Amino acid sequence: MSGKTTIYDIAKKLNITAATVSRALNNNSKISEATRKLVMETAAQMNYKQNKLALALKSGKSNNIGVIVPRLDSNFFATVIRGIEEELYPHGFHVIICQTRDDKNLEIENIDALLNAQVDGILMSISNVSIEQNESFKRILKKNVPLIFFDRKANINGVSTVTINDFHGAYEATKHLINQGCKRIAHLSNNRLIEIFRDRYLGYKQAILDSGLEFDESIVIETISKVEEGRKITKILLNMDNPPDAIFSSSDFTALGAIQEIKAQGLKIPQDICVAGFANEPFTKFMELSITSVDQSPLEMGKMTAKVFLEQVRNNDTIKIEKKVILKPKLLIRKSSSKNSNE
Amino acid sequence: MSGKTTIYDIAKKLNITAATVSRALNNNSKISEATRKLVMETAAQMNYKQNKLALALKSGKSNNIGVIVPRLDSNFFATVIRGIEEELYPHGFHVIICQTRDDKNLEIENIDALLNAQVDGILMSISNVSIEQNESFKRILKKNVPLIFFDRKANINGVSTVTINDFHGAYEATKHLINQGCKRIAHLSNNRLIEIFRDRYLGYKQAILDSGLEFDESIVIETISKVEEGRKITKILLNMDNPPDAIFSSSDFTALGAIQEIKAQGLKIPQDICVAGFANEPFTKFMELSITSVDQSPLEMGKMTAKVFLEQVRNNDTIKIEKKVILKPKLLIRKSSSKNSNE
DNA sequence: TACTTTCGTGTAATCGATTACATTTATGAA
DNA sequence: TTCATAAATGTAATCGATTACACGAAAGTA
Repeated sequence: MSGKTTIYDIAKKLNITAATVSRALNNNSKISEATRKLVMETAAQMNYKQNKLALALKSGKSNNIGVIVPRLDSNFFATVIRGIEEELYPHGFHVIICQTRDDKNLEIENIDALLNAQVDGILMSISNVSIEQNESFKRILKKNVPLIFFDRKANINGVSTVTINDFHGAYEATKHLINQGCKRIAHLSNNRLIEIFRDRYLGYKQAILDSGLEFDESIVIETISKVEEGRKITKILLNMDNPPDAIFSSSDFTALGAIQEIKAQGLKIPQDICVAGFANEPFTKFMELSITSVDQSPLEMGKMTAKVFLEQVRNNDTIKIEKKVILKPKLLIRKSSSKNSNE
Repeated sequence: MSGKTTIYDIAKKLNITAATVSRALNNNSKISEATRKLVMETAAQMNYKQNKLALALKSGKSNNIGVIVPRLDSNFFATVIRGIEEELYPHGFHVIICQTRDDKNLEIENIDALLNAQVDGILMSISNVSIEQNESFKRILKKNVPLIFFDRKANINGVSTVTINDFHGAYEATKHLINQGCKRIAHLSNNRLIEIFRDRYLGYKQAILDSGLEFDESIVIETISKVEEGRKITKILLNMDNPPDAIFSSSDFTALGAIQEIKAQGLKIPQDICVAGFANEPFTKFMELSITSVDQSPLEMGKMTAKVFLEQVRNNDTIKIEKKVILKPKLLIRKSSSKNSNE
């Protein structure tokens, strides 16, 4: 009784069949205007609400889409998801969130769980790349469930992706440091098996080579995205015989750590050393010594990912679309690397 | 064919009925060990995956729970949701995310959509309080769907809540400013129809009264949580005949705006004016002039909210639980208000 | 008048699982 | 041997909606 009206209840009340009720509610094929109106009114009066589960089972469409990310409490992913949700909501889709916590097994588990829940699509940013993952991805595709990667992608045939041009972003940032007069630019990298970090590294390298500067692999250091790590590595760099005069970091957090260490050693930013990060985390703008960074347009990335998905479902059976959207990153020059200007 | 094995497929292959297959897969009542094993093996071999939708329709439990927040891209809400997801995941629940963007109608729409999707519970932080909302809440309860508020709650009979003691947090922060020697403390407030902001205001007020200082309503100003607003209001405060010597803000963002304006006017923090915020946004710690703030333990809040929900579903039909969990806020004293110490 | 359309509605299958009840078969007791 | 009991499986309803097909009545045509 408690708030559960079905089409059968309406049918019984009006002495007609559930089929007729269903047709009336859906403005479907041929139904007499009289009964249509009657059913509509009775439904409203009885506070009828369509049971989406029943619909989902029948139609095979749950109207849920799964989003898998390494973690939620990062400004970047949270904002991407916001974009996805805002774009998908008007189309009646709900977003189911899963976190992998960078755990390979959890990633596989999540994919299976989402498939069992009959999601209509999976949008994800991968955590790791491995053979087992590829199995999971294939399972998704075999079920004909649209799969779209954003930001951290794997290269799989037939899968659409939405990314930013990490190479370009890193190239621009490094070029900017060179334009400031920096000659020996260190790079704080991250796991380069992940494409975004490899691309940032390559962009950095290319900018240095294009400018005729010496490329020195010994001042490229792979680490993880933590403030403390940035400090630790920077300490090592500053103690070198030939220390760098700039640091380009693939993460804002390590960039912040670098800044802390540089200051702790009594050096001046940007006069002695310039620093640039990547991701445009909110704090980079808020710092008194604001940090130069590369914006990844997370909101736009989320919306675009959702749009690519919508396009895919719209043509699901007829056309096979593989779309590679590459957003343009935006270099935000701030105090941490502005030797000349005032801002 | 594409990856869709049902229990009927298994049954046909083994020349038994779907009922037997179901029983075997569920280790249910009496089933011969032989068939159980046979079914299990065949299921694995045919790559059978249970269709959760069918199960959900039959059982009335979707194993999805809805989470409604004003927005996702705030560190606080993102972290709460992370906590909820991590706690619920091991129990087989999935989290469906909805944003209200502080829009009253969207909030109602979201509730209805979640109910139609047959979620097993709704965890939410309200955006506004109004009569229509109350109607929605009643609909949830009438359907016997567990409803739990976190952080921003409404006072509704029979609904469990998880909040922090905002009064206490504000009281402590204000007390701390007084202990630093501040005599005239302004308060940047926010919409006090929302309980958390009212409580912060009341805690602030009580601390001042308890200390025998003069309480002056004219330096309590209601605004919204934006950096620019904080700047604007602070400008007004500093131009008063009798400007404040401290600012306690109910938001870290307005606190940051205050700091920017104070510095712009050539005043020193904390020597001339002390500042404290609320929420412990990541940037408050990262600033060179780190900002004193009140931590709300968002991760714990999320986990606790999930736990209260789990407890509720576990006893759903037998007991009616109304639980009010109040977490203790933690004052983090940083440079923006430390006249004496070094940290 | 007789026959074909058209319109509106009813019948029943379907989506994939669970489960109360019925039925068959095996087992043990007397 | 015979019957009661237990064990294993089958039958069919159910969750709530959609929809192909069937059917009767009304309307149109010759």
